[in-house]
Amino acid sequence: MDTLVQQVATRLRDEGGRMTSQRRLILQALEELGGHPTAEEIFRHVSRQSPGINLSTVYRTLNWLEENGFIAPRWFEEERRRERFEPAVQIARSHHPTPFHFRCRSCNRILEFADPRMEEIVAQFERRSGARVKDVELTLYGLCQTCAKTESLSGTSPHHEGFIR
Amino acid sequence: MDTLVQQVATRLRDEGGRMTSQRRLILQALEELGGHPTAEEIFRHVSRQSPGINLSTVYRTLNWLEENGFIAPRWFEEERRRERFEPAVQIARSHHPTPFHFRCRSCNRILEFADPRMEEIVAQFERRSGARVKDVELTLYGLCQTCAKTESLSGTSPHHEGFIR
DNA sequence: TAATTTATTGCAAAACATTTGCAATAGACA
DNA sequence: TGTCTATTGCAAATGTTTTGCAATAAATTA
Repeated sequence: MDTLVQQVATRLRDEGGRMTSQRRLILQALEELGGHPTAEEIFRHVSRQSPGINLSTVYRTLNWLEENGFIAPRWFEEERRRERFEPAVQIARSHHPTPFHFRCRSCNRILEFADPRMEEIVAQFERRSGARVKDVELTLYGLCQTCAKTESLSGTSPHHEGFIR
Repeated sequence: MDTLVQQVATRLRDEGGRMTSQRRLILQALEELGGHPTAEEIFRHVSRQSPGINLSTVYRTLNWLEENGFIAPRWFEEERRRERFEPAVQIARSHHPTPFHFRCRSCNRILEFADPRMEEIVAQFERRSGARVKDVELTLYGLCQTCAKTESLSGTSPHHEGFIR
């Protein structure tokens, strides 16, 4: 299995694009960060190694990756910025193209999961409505195990190492 | 069953708020427009009757309604603006607090539906993860019946009266 | 290997939806 | 009818993402 950088390099070559040092750094950041980073987080990560890089370059690269199916974006609830993640990573783990998400309202941690029963729900909707479904987004919100415990015995803030972003 | 305006008036009175002419107009717009209007659409609708009204008043009212559970917001895919809808209307139709959505990628039409099997999926996720789920957002994307037909025989644009916004 | 081509970058400014500070206005209640 | 203060309109700010443009640097060619 290829690394993200290699896969992207191949695709770029195919369509006359160019693999630049900035793109390489952004792709590495994507792999190193994992999870669901925002453009800003990727920018900060990359800036540590190469302070000259520009935010708009990050956005342009992220958009290109999105258009080419290497990453997928998601907006969670009230958040105004979109988070990107690698659907490709998920294909290996489940048979669903994009994973379902759970987001903890307290610590913002994101859990991914799959459930084959979703397919029946979609199939029935298609039969009844006559529509053709291409993509499914399922997001659950609530409290993760740790935050649920913490919350039940004390205040409201998360006491475990979580990312509040 | 009360009209939206009446319900909101009651709640306002309870907490020392005031029913203003602007709020009344926005609530009527919500009822007249139905569906999933954006703040901008509500603003345009209200402006026709009362050109003096301000966009920020619309936003403030919408936020208050949201905080008080009279409407719910949703972001669809790449859209940067949020659409608001009345979950209250849906409670009557299904036993789920917020309806599931299907959005046509061609004409942007939104279909709402419910499926009791979702509960099992959520319950299993809770059991396996230890998390406590408070809300569920399910959105399907694809082509509605009309657009699917149109698309299969000709080009790409929707030929039925849809809202492209 | 150097020259050429043009995709990509950095920068600054714009776009876009939404929020906010503040003085003026107008509901609700005494 | 007067008083109190929640709500408004306005203008400016916000935060995220996009864009125009001249400069830069990958990739290709000679």
